[in-house]
Amino acid sequence: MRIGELAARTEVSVRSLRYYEEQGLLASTRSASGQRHYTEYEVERVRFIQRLYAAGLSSRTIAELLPCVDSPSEENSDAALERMAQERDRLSDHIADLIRTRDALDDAMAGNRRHRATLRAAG
Amino acid sequence: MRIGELAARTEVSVRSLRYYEEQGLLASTRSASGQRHYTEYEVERVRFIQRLYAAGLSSRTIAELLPCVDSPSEENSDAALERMAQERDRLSDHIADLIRTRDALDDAMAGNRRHRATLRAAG
DNA sequence: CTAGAACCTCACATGGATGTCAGAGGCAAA
DNA sequence: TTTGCCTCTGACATCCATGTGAGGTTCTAG
Repeated sequence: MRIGELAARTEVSVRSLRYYEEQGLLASTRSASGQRHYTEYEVERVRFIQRLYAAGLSSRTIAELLPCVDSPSEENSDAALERMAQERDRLSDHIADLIRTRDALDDAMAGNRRHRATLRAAG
Repeated sequence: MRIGELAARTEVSVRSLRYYEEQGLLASTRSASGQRHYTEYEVERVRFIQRLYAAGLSSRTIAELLPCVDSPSEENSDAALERMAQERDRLSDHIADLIRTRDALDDAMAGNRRHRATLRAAG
């Protein structure tokens, strides 16, 4: 498929897909005229890249991790694996933090609801 | 306390503290000479602001929500409360997404470890 | 009183992912 | 073959939290 279709199917802009390629995150084969072509495989790959971006990883970091994810068959250096473990832990900490933040929002909302109930009862 | 101490205690730069004030997120009293002064209360407030930033909220959104959090006593409009509920849900979705991403990283790491074990056994 | 640290405002810089535009070429349907 | 949409590269624009530096004032310790 061409880039427009991949963009439509992943809901990622054409601009971003080209950027991913530039950053070494996404590969494409080129037709004789230079147009990019992709397979089904790239649909999932783009979605995964998006997940990693959403997890706060930079292009640079993603580029370091993707080879590991792609092929456990390669000589993925200890360093790369350690890097992955490190990002994994960072992410886990971040999740815990977000859960606390969500709890704080829940508390605030509960406080407001209680107050409203009080107002209604009094008013 | 003055801005430097607040910065040290919250591990947020002086620059950012001034920015928060500019965005209406943080209040300060000014001494006669114009220096900002803060109380213990602001320490927690800054930490909370940081949590919200980390949760992906923009200054604008935080500014909309903070009054609600501050005082359930005010006439926090239905709109503001709805906004908070909406951000809360967005955050919750985001957390679920991050957990899936963490799982994916765990899978990748497990795959690598298995592969290594195989290599060791064979080599 | 003085030196040095901390503070003030203003303003420009930065980084990273993405938007947008221009100019040119590719491809498919009428 | 023409019309219209898709794609290409390249470059500049944008957003937003934060960094940074200049030029000046304030505070505090010696």
